[in-house]
Amino acid sequence: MKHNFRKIEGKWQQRWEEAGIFKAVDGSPKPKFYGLVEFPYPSGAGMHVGHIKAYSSIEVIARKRRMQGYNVLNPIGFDAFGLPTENYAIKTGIHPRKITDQNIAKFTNQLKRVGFSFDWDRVIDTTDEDYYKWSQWIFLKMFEKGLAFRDTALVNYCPNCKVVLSNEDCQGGHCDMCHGEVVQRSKDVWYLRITAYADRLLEGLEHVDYPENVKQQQINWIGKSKGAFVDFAVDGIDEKLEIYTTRPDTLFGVTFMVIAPEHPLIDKYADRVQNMDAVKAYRAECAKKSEFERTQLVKDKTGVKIEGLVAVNPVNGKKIPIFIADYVMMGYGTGAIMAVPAHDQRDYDFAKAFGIDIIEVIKGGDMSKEAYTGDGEMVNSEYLNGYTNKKESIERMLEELEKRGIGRAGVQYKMKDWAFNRQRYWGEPIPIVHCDYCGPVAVPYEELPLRLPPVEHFQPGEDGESPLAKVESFVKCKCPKCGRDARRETDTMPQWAGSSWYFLRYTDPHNKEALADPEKLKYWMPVDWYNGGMEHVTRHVLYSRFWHQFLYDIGVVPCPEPYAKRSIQGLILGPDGDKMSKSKGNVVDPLDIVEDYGADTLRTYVLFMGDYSAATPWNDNSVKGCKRFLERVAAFTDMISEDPDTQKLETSLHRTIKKVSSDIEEMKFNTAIAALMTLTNDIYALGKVSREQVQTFVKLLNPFAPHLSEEIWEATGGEGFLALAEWPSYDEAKTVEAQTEIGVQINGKLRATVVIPTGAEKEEVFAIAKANARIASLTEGKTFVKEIYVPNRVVNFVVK
RNA sequence: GCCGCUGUGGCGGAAUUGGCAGACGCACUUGACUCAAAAUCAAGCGGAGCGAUCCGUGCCGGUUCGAGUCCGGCCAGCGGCACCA
Repeated sequence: MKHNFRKIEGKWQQRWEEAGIFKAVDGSPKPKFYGLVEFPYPSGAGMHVGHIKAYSSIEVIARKRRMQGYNVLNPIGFDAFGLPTENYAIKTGIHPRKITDQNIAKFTNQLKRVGFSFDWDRVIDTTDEDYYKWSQWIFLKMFEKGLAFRDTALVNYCPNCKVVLSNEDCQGGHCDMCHGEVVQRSKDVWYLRITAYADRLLEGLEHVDYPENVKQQQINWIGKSKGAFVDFAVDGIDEKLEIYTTRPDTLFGVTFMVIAPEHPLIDKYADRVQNMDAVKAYRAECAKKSEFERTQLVKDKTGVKIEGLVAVNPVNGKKIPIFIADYVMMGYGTGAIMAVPAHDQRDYDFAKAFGIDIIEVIKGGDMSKEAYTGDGEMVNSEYLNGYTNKKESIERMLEELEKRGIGRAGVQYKMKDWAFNRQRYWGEPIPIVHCDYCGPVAVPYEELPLRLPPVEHFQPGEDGESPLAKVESFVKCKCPKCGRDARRETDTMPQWAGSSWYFLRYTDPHNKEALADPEKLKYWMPVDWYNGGMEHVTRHVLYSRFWHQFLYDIGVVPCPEPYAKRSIQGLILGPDGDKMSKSKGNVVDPLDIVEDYGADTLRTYVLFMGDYSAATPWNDNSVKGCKRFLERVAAFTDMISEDPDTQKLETSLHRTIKKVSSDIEEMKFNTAIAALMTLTNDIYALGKVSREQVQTFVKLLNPFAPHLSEEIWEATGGEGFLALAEWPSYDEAKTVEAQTEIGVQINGKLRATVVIPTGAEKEEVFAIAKANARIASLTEGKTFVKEIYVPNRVVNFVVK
């Protein structure tokens, strides 16, 4: 048979669809397998080869599971709200709804042409009102529980996109969408209280199968630290200045305090501050600095001493100055710190710049050079003197603070609450009404979905206002609580809202009464295996775990964690080894590969190209190599023979079954395909193969190259769809040859190879090895000090 | 600075987890087929040497009968976080 991919691929795709063989069955008595991939954002550019690689892993596992008798849910959908579509709408004047529909149609066609075994009856679109109704519903549930709240605070704002961003959306101080610089702005915004789930998010990681680096990255992002809150009195006024520290044991080394420029203390006691002009000037300067400038000047500490306010060290009564400085952030801890220049490099740098005392309380460093952050004996610290164990000295100090009522143990997180509103059109409307009398009021559940109104212009306002603010018919409404005139919230939800629960909707995508039927959730959840990208670890994966934990708490979902197992795919780089980008012109279009080489070749290549989790450059020649492999397989049909000689292939065949089966489970797709290639080479070396052997071969190949393998299955008289045939099993006894070639070493150096009966006794193996002419001559006249045998691998003679 | 990862032929990558380094593929060389080329099939392919042999997994050291794999110390690169108190 020739591999005529153009003729067979469309044919099989049509047959699979007509027979509906990839439909998941709710409540089937078979064991269930829920495999999930990150649903795409349907951009105008169409699919990227990266999508193909990302989806191919779960695709292969899902196809294998089906053949192993599982009831498989392998869904796909579209995460379609978002800025690129809206920006395109602004540019062209075409409505985002229309653009989205076109892009979804394009993606659907592309995905189908690759032959993915998705259940197309369960497709979801986050911009569909029947879907976002439930995104809004979840928001209202959070509002009800106090987890969605409004607050005025400093927020990240992208002047270019004219939008407020969450911390996760501007990591490194750059807007995730336009890569422009983000500024801090005081604004009234909606937050989701993800910090209330910080400990749960940490704890949950202990019960899921995620790669270690993924767990680590989430742990770091959450950034839990244990320490203490300590109250410092301010001399002459009835005010406590509370600080957070991880080293309360260094309290005797405090020589000054620093508060953030935005700290409320200053305004509250403005009348006492003698140098208000200087303080105000410094604040203005800080407000102007970008994130970039603030981090660039790490070494050059700046600040202003507040004249007129003096703090008192609660452990020794010493009076210490208070500064404002921008190295202290309002957003972490209490926005105020106790400064211990002897043992904190930032405090040290500041003390040096301002000529402040440095008091050593832990021995071991050189105070003339730098702060000492290591361990050592406590000194100058009264009751702590002599302690050498950090943990003990901290415990001792905490005891003292608590006894005197001036401090307490506490924890802090780097993670902040999730800034949840965007001043944009193409997102889920936030179902809240603002009433002058009642405050923010929930839209009644029966009024959901709160639909996006049609608008003429999608431009956000210059003042950072949502385009919806101009739609009077939308804005004007009655307060659901008191009935008076009120205004609707005009901001929409961020990109990440729809993806925070979509895996639940797949279990019951058309439900009108609930986000999903509890029985179906119980049957399918949790997701057994979720593959995606590293870039979502501290955004989507964290957010969706948070939503899921919340839904678990209110009894909507049956399990505390959404994903039992998470895996990560590595990037596909351009042929030049750089990240693919339009500007570099090194982008590979998957549809070009489908047209020139076929979907099976594309699928095989993206998994064969290298270690699945590593970044690997694209190579056109290697694509051809995969095509050549499939052509060689197609020709098996012309090599079929009843000759008993074909039994010589059995060992190789059983080894291949074993290797392919286990490699797929470990996501070692490259070596699984390599094993199929090795078997192919063995078949060519023999020049013939039995019909049964070919059929076993195509079963193993089916997850990777489903079209060709179905074609061969049919041509060799296979019954029904190969996609539903039984996954082959192997006979361990048949995976070993009667004889094995092993290495013989002398003093650890390979000197010969000998053939032994597989599994032979140690003594017999030594005898065979010593009988080898070369070994005999090299050991002649020497004494054997030690003889080592690793069964069926290697012999090592230590001789003198 | 902190956290995590990686380093193996001309290239992508293997190595049963401490046991014959370089599976498989690409590129390249040669042969068969062909008037010829392509395709295909077959053979070769880490480096040095005619050779027996010697050298080789980023570098230096260690443990071991035996190290790509384990330990200590460097170097280089990638990803993430970062004035987080």
